[in-house]
Amino acid sequence: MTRLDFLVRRLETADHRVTRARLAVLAALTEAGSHFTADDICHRLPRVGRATVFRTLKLLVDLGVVCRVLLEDGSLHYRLNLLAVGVHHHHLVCTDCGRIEDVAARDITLSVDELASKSGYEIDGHWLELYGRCQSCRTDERVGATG
Amino acid sequence: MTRLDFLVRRLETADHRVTRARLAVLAALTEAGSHFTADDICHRLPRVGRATVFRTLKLLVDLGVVCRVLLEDGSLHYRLNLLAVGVHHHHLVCTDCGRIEDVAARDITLSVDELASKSGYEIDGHWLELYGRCQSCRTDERVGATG
DNA sequence: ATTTTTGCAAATGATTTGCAGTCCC
DNA sequence: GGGACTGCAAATCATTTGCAAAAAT
Repeated sequence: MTRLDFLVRRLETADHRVTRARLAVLAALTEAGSHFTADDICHRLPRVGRATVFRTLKLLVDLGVVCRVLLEDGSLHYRLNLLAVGVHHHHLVCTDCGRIEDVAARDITLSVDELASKSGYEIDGHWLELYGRCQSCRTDERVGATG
Repeated sequence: MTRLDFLVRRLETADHRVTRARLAVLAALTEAGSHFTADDICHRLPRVGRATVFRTLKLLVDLGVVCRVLLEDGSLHYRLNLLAVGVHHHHLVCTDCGRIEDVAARDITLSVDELASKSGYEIDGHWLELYGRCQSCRTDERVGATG
């Protein structure tokens, strides 16, 4: 099953229509790389209305197959999430090359739980984005160092 | 030294002018409660230009005496940060009463470090907001429960 | 046939910018 | 006095909405 098939099925099982415009958006998402903005998709699909792109993205986020990624500059990107649909996780964003990796939420859960018990809060949500430089960017710098 | 004095000094030591408009904004910030939007400040200061409020807030964020807080609904709020100027920290946001508390970044650093070593990333930043219900809201619910 | 979806264009809301005039140091 | 700062109004940017037409079941 291709990634496109997967997305189509997700729409179908949730009783949404798989229209021409939506299909175009879905296809664009699978071809757009690791992450993209709504605007990226609009540019790839000049014949699909802007509002439709936003509406479809929101639909897919609600269905758990697309997630939002907040970049360090505050801009909002999107990312396909087909492996762990709807599963809560975070992102490792390389500030150098832009690569993004998923991180299971469980990995930070322990300390969040600690915080909760200390503070008396009942934590039921959080937004975490991590920014840094990925292994290969760090290696590249070492190899290509000029000073 | 009052909080207002503190803010004024911070501007002065950073070689920024303490103008009438800025002073008004600073005073409004100290009177605005635990957190506020740019719009809140504009409403409090109808005689100060909107742009000036935004410019001043940005200036104060850069100086580390004001920090941004992203609420769960995506709206951006601001918060005075006079105790630990420029020190990296996070926020515990009560989704019930809106109370906000600061959390030292150190408290989640351990697991972030772990992530870094696993992933090969060199983490140099992150954005974390925690949402939940504070102790007193939880207590209130228990006490005032009707069903 | 009926309901959902679309595309357009206008509306929104938050923030930014250009610029002539004003205000600090 | 001269650069820093302000206020206004217009511009921008991302996203949303109203609505009549189009398309899907």
